[in-house]
Amino acid sequence: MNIGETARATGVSTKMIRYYEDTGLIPQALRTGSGYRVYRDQDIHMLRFIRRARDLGFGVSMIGELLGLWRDRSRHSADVKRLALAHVTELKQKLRELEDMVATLETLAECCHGNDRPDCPILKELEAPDPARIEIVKRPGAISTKMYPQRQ
Amino acid sequence: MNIGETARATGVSTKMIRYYEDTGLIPQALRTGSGYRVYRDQDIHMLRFIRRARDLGFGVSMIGELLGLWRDRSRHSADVKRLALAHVTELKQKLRELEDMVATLETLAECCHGNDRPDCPILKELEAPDPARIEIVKRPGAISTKMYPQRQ
DNA sequence: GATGAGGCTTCCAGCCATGGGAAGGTCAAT
DNA sequence: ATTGACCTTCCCATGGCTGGAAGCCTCATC
Repeated sequence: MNIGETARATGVSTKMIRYYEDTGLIPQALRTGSGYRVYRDQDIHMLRFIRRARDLGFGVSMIGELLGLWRDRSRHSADVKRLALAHVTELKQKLRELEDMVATLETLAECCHGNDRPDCPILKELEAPDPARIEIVKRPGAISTKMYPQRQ
Repeated sequence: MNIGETARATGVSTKMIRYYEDTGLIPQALRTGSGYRVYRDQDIHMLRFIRRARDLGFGVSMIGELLGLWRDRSRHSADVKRLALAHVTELKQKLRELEDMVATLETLAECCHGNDRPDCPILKELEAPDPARIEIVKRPGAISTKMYPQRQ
């Protein structure tokens, strides 16, 4: 199988296959006499593994570790689990950040009339020196529920 | 105010201030006779605006648009709102992807004994040609609740 | 056997937002 | 005058790709 077929079979682009080889994530491919890369079933298998791992958001270095464990017949499943859960922790961190952004933006957007007048709480918030005000609003029953006092 | 003070006052690093200037997000700074960049209140204001926008996950190009609207006294708040909500849509898309990853990984990790034996559902999933199986498990009451049949 | 299409090869460069560092000029205080 | 903290420009690196250019290889068709 040449690199193009392999890309189609695994969902990993030819560019990425070569990149993974360059960076040492995967071993150097066999070559034909004329220099074309050749892939066999086990290579396809490995590339699909990598693709799956990437779909789950693993970074290249963690994928390297996963591949190592995958190949290691005497691995401890605890090591795999530890890696996976470490990754979950990272993902949840990002998740929390995104959720905060969405919450803030939706709150602001709700307060914005969205008409042809220029006054806009979103811009007001962005230009505010102290971004903490919005935090107060997010907790129900907190000190103030008025994000933007009338004066503007 | 020189660039270092400005960085401290705005939370935007000197590196980033220069970068924003290079890429045209902000206008070229004034200079002293010896070539030092000089910033005034309005510049500080603008950089803080940018920082806030970045904290909310806006990309540089959207920040450029936001800055344009911010400066435009005859803007329509509808335009700002549209931008913000477009960004929210992007964020929610990412959010969904991350949530799916976390759900999949947590399901797999729960199924993993995490001991000193090599068999591990996480690796099994990664090497599976068809990643759809896990989806079935996520819906309660679906066809099968057994992610990994005993044969391994 | 020639030709053309479409593969393959390497190399180089860019994306986004940022950090690091080198080499050299400037400023303020001692 | 010296010191140390700043500033300047420049280049390089990150991750995880994508794109392009220039040139070689393969194969079907004529």
